Amino acid sequence: MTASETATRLMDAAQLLIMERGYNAFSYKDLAESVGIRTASIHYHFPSKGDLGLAVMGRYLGQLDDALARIDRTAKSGKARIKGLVKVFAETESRGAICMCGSLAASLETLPAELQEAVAEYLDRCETWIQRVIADGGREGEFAYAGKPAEAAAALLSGLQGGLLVARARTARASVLANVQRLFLNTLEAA
Amino acid sequence: MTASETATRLMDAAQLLIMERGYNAFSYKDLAESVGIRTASIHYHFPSKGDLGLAVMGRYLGQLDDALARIDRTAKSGKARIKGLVKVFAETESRGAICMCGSLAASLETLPAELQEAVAEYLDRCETWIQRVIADGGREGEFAYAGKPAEAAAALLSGLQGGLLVARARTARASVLANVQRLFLNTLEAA
DNA sequence: GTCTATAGGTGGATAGAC
DNA sequence: GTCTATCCACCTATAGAC
Repeated sequence: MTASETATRLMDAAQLLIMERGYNAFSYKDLAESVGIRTASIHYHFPSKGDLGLAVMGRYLGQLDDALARIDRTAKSGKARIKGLVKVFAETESRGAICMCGSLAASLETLPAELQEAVAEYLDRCETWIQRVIADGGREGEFAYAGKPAEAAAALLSGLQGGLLVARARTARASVLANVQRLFLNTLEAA
Repeated sequence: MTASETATRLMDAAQLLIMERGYNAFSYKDLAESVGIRTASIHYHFPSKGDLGLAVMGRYLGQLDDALARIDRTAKSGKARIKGLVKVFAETESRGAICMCGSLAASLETLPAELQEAVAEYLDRCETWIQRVIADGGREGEFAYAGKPAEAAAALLSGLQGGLLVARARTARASVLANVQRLFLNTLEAA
């Protein structure tokens, strides 16, 4: 069930709008103007806004899996893997956007139940991956961190999500994620 | 210019709704039902939704100043001060809400310019305070942290904002901010 | 697959009586 | 200060022609 050309362009536009404005601040009218069709035509591809949101999140989840798998393949150390993950988020930071998942999480209570679950799934998958990288790095002696990998993973995930939020809103223009990364690796490596 | 009883209740309701659902997901109708008046009456107190948002953020900013001043008075070490700040956010976490500022930051581009500036002001004020605490702690030998206080401050602020976001959305129910705090203090104290 | 037309609801906001 | 009544723009969604 590969998505059609139009469906893909609709998902692209929706994802961008969610990352820039939020789920409750974009409409079928916005999508229609962006893609160049009428609002009624969108319902052919995605019957309801919830369906569209779910499809976009599903794709976003797949993109995360791909990115993490690629990092696992190419990065040879725990440190390099953490840096690889930060880089994924830093790309979003440089575009002045926030993680789609963070955006949705901010309006969590207004979302359809299935979409809420997809948001939780994304965060869990992300956190679990970080946890594994830290645990592996600890076993192999790369990291000196003495605490529980699960705790550090939750803290890094928070730093990444919040970092995007803060970077866009505050007046200082330097990268926030660079600081998050520095502090985090500092912690893992210190005795 | 003390706010009237009704104006205060309207701001209370608006703040709660923003922290739970987001700026674009609450309406004058919601407020009217919560406070027990008609939607038209709200416009007497706050001509536009932007005016209301600005008033609520102004109050929120004052609450931050009060909280930070209180921590400065009562907490006697840098570590205690950081813990005091985390506690302020942890209160929000325990209510299953997120920082109003983080909520607004997620929909930043949809807000009136003045409201965007207020959000930035809140984050800046918060970050500056953390920075000062770290710098003081470094001078007095309490913290061994060798990096720039500004960088660490940005990272902690990110962790706090993101921690609230993550705590509400992910499946695991333990406190996320507790992990953020542990990792951060760990970093400051390690050599 | 996309269109026109339209329904039915909700959004923030205003005028004017009380 | 709060009300009723109303405006108009916008929202998601559907029906049915092409």
